[in-house]
Amino acid sequence: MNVRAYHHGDLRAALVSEGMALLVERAADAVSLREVARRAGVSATAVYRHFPDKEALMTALANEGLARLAAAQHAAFEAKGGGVDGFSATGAAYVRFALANPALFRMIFAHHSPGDLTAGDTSDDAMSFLLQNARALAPPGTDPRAFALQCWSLAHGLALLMLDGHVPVDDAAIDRIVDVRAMTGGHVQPGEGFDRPGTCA
Amino acid sequence: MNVRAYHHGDLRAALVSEGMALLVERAADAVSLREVARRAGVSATAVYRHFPDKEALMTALANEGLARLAAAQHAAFEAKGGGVDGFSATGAAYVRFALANPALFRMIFAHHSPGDLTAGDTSDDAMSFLLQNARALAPPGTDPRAFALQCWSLAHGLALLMLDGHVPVDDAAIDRIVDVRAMTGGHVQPGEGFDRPGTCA
DNA sequence: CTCAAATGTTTACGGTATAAACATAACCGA
DNA sequence: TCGGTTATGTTTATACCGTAAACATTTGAG
Repeated sequence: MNVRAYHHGDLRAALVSEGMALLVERAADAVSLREVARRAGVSATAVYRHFPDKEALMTALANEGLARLAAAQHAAFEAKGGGVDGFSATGAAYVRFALANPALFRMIFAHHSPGDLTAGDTSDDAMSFLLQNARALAPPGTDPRAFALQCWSLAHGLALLMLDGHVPVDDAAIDRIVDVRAMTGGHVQPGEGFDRPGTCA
Repeated sequence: MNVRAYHHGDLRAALVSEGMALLVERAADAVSLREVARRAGVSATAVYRHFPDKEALMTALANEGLARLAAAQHAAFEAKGGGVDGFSATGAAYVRFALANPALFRMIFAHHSPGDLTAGDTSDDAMSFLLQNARALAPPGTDPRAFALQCWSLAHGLALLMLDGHVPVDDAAIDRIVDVRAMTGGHVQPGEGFDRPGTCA
């Protein structure tokens, strides 16, 4: 499937690029097919040669956004050297990514992704990364899948509450609220740093 | 401001009613002003005699929805006789309301509400109810506002992840994930039931 | 009874998604 | 090199949408 070099060069990539740029300025529902096409210097209906409908273009944007989100989380994890602190950092990075890319973040989750928590950890996406961490850090006797879902829900909820203006955006609060220790009552798996009370207080 | 008895009778109420009905069938962005007007048996522009624009009608729908959500939470709280179990039930009711009214739930939070966690507990809305419970149930030494925000984020995040299809909808899982004890490490305020390990596992 | 205000309708405009027909440019086999 | 098939982009058209403006009607107040 050679996408290079036809009339435009690579219109598909250009449309995704312009779409991403528009999502920085506008909310997703204020981004129109026609405007994306206009920015790419192409007629409105040219988009339909690469995407069956608007939804498909939005899905492409969502996929690109998901990749960036995952990258931000991995970077945050590595910056802390992994472990409990690294895992907490992935949660904070999740929220900060949402605040830095509101329209894109909403777009990502408004479009159904393939993976869910029931799937195995074979997929190489953010889901398996989450489950992997949950398995390592869940308090003894706790179902790692339930723990993972709690962590995800906590970060996801905080991100959206701040994004929608229901909770004041406070950078320090992000780290405080999204703290794994706050969900384990101060317990962490042995070998993953020392045991201390959750910093949430 | 006498709204009764003119040409239509009470068009404003009828528009809200038809709008709510449409939100049961369609997503919010698929509900058009014109369709609401059509259902109310009125011309498209008649809506503008009661709402300055579409956004205003949507806000009215959101307010109605917020009242219903709060009612559902209070009912769940009372059904459990209050306390920790009652508070956990409000979280579960929050998620179940979202799943039962997807479009309405999204609408509620897509429109800015007046209150946030920094405000005092003087307002008589769901926010003060949450803070009140958080104050009573937060683990010793924990900031009740931070605890409240964690609880809210957890429920909100779970609701949206299930709503968006990223997490399988599992009724039993709702109670398991949204469990206050899971966030306190098994500690509850004295006098609020016996101390036992969180049921999340 | 009259008149102004409240309410609803008609008409109009620019925007949207997208289907259909058409035009062109690139590649591919002969 | 040539000719046609296919991929790509454009033009045109349709049916919606939100909403502004002008007009019509109904209502209640004086």
